[in-house]
Amino acid sequence: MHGGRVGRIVEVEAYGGEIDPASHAFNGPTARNATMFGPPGRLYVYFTYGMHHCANVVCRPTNEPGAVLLRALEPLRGIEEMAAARAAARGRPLARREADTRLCRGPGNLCAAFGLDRSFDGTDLLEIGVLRLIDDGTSPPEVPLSGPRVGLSTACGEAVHWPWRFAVPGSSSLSRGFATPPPVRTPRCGR
DNA sequence: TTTCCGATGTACT
DNA sequence: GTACATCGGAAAA
Repeated sequence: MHGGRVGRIVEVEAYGGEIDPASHAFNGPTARNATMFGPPGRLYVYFTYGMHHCANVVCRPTNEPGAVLLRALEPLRGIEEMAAARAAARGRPLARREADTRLCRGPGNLCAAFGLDRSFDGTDLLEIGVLRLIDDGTSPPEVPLSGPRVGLSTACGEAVHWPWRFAVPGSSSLSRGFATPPPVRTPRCGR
């Protein structure tokens, strides 16, 4: 929870440590990825492509790097704030259809909607603060959508194919590839 | 509709 | 210098 903004996690990707060539932790600790080597329950935020932030939840014990990239949230509360933050990050208004379910679709958009940047790196998500991760009792899907992770370079070798991307089937807020296309408008003549 | 490509800062070779 | 856990507008079809 942050600034009145609330969203349900509906899509993630898993990143490991020494065993995962796609992980920032693969080559050992640096100033940038230090949070990944710390205790679990903290937020690892990094900056990429010169303009986007991505947020992860560290989920392995100290010195055993492993994190889950937050790829999409279903907005629940604070929609207006999310839209305003997205627009501010971009420097101009959002397109109308970007509002609502697409506000937190994709890791970069998710961070923009919540105003997450490097200053949030290391935030303890289990303590009461401006940003929290809570279990509201919603059951995870029995069989999640899964597939290869997005945007990895071929230099990652076989890891490119590992199905470490997971999502809630049918959610209207999923990102590229998993996104449910808008309802088909079937023109019916007559009737 | 799908594909392509530019923007842009930081980490790393 | 090059690559990058991305995004969205423009071009192509």
